[in-house]
Amino acid sequence: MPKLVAGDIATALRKRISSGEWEDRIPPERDLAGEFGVARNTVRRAVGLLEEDGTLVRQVGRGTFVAAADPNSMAAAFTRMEGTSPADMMEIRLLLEPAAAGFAATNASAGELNAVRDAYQTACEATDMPEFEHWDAEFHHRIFACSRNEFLKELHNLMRILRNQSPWFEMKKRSFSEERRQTYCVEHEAILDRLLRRDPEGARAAMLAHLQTVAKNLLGR
Amino acid sequence: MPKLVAGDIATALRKRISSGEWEDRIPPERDLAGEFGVARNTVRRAVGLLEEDGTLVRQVGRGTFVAAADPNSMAAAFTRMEGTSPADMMEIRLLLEPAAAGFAATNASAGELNAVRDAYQTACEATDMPEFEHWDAEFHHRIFACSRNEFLKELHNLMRILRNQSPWFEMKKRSFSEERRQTYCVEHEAILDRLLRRDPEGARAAMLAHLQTVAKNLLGR
DNA sequence: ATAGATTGGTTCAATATCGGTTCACTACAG
DNA sequence: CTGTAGTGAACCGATATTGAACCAATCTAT
Repeated sequence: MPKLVAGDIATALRKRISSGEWEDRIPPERDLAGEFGVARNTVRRAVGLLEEDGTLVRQVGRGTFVAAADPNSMAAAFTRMEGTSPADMMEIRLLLEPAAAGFAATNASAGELNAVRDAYQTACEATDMPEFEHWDAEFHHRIFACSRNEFLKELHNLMRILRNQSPWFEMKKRSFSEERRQTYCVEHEAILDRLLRRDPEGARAAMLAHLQTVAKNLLGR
Repeated sequence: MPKLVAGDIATALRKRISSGEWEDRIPPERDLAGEFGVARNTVRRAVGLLEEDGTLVRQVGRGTFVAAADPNSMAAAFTRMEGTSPADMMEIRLLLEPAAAGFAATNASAGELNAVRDAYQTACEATDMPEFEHWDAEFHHRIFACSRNEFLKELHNLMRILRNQSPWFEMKKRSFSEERRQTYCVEHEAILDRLLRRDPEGARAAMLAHLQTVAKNLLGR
């Protein structure tokens, strides 16, 4: 009785998957066959269709899983992020950091702005590259800290962790020079100035300009 | 019997760890095995998972310990992100998603745009709320997928994972109605239209408008 | 200092469940 | 009659859990 059963079962499954009936693992094919009152081969066809369009993933000996399911594995997301390219991350920094500077200009407390200024000064006075690097990063991080958006702050933290991993290290070394350090100090000062004036639009623009310099130095364009 | 018990135990442990039940040392594997009514090997698998993502550290002859609260660790960053407020996340979505839409308008392949359109149509034709939710999320995700920025895509993934956690679930339920669903469809159509016209600025604006609607519904302003 | 207890590390065989494959058989549509 | 789709069954290989044994590192009490 060719009733196109496989297709019907596929759509039935699709519905029950998107309804969240199965968090990540769907029942074994043999069970589904019983439930739908159909041969296992037929269920296999249906599951095969959903596998082709990426809805399901099958694993021999384990079971069949809904593809989008990341029930627990934020860890997996992190692993994927480790492969982030400098260009991709720079693109995101260009989005987030100017916004953070804007938020900071309106939301920061006086004490927080002092902390930003301290980081700026310490970076300017730094004598070796690692020290400058540290206070440079700290300057940026403290701006995120006064954006008053915890999630934004954590995103910056995330990017910082990723950038502290191996492939980036070499790149930072190559792109560093005394001349650039001075440029960064001047640009940082401009950002700090706008923050202290509580000028969100100016802070945003100054941060954007600074990041464009960084991008040019880092990516060599 | 592939019951995939190890994963469940891992999440149970993760919960009890973040609840502060164990200050630094967790019970011996043999005890945990008894407590969970499971073989020690299975507990070892679970603990192994938590060790991989940096949550636990094992030491022969001493015991298993929760990793020192290193604020610069990925695991710690994720834990902090779990407390993200809807308002904070919405602020970031308003930054990232319009940008993603803009990138998508210029970078997407024809096939990718078809996938976006499919998600849009399926969402419109959805008959129940869970199905709509699923394809709505899929629509947004597929736009990120054609932004051609892997990091951006993963950030969206991250936000999706966070939003699938308990406090958000209730909120989504409350904010859903047939009228809003129709509004979303219209707005999605506008976004899709700009993408198909390869109009980055238009796509960005359409996405921004859509997210402002979502924000209003979600945060009730 | 030594002995014994505790703890994680490793290995193994047995068992059960799962998807992957094949095949002979049946039913229907063109 | 032929091609297509579903049936039912058997068997394969992969994976998970069990239960147990033994090792090696560490700690504790003597």
